[in-house]
Amino acid sequence: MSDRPTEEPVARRVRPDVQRNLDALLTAAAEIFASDGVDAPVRRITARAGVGAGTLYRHFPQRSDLITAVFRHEVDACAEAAPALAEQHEPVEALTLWLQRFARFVAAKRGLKAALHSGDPAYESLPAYFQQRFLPVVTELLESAAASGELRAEIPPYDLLRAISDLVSPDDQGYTQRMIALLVNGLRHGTDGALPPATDGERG
Amino acid sequence: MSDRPTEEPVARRVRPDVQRNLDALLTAAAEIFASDGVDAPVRRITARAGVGAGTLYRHFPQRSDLITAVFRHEVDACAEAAPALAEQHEPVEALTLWLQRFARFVAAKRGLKAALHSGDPAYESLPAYFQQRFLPVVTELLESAAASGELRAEIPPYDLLRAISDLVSPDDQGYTQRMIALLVNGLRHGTDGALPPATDGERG
DNA sequence: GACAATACGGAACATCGTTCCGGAGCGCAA
DNA sequence: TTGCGCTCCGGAACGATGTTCCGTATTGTC
Repeated sequence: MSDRPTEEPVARRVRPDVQRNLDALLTAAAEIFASDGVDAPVRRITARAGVGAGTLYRHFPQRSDLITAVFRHEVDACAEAAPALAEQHEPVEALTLWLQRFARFVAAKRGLKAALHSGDPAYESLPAYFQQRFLPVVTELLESAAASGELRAEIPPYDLLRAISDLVSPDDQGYTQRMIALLVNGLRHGTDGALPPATDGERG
Repeated sequence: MSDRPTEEPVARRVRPDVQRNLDALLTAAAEIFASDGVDAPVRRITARAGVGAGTLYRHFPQRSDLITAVFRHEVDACAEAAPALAEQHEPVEALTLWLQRFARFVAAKRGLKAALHSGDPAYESLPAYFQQRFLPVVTELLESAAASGELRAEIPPYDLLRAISDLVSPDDQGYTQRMIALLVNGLRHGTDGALPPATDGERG
């Protein structure tokens, strides 16, 4: 790219005022997301951050950009929790525990589930982001469980990830846990040919 | 209430213009819902019906009122499909087939799934309506399957109903069917104590 | 210290749900 | 049939929201 002898990355050094606004926006958004959900009005975020709407849209053209930026660390933490679980538990148990972990994460972010499934262009890149981060994790867990012989049914990893976030509920009462257990149980025992194979076009 | 000797119901006879507007609204809403989803702008519906916004809101104060009115017949048909299935198939097969029927119904109504789970006050009465109509159906199907001994795990009927609508997806590719099969499979084989019991406060 | 590039704030616009009220349309009685 | 009173109607108006745009302020550099 560049042949300038600098130790900095390609990008120009960020102006301090830009950095300050960015931090203020991320902090404000995190607080507002926590209290009002990820679909909170833009004005509330900009007001708390003390910036104008233009500043927000320049840094985060789509709402999903702001959401991913705010949750990035927690998403990483969730993904990185898998190896430890795989080490300390039997494969199927590890899979179950991580799915519960993932479900708790989604459930804790008010409005995130709806955003993931809304189809709203403002949240367009959200599913892709979560897939990119979590798909390798589920795939690995599923393959381990299959290799151990504890899992007799096959499922596209994407389907499982999608199902878990589908089954997250705000007023839970154990509902999501029960459903995860039921799904894993279904996987454990095989589908005895009753399950139509995912023949073509897995999905993009 | 009234002691007038009329053979009519308590309510006054509807004026023909009122009936005409009502029909126009229902027809227009059905068309718009089909093409744009149940969350289509109010103005689009009133425009197509050739009425003002006030007319719509007088007849249907909440959006969910309009939705239930539009889908009423199809909801009834879906609920009433259960007995025939129960008669012609083994209990678990009947359960599976009806769940698929229900899933197809929800999937066919664009935006209905999101409306059911949105928590938006405009859709407030929607979940209750669906429960009232479908809960007896699932309960009956589940009890038959349990009585036949083919089902070894228990599940609150409400959970199952909720799960199916949760698992409906716009770009399906067989995903929902696979998940239904997996869930039923999990129910069929019992949960071997791995499933935490729904201890308290089932949910309203 | 001055200039150019960059970023900023918030007014402005479009869209949406919802309310409100002056006027039109209807049924009923004479 | 005609007139009256009541019901119902249409659409303007309001507030909230996402998004864009541009004159102004801030920053880095020479």
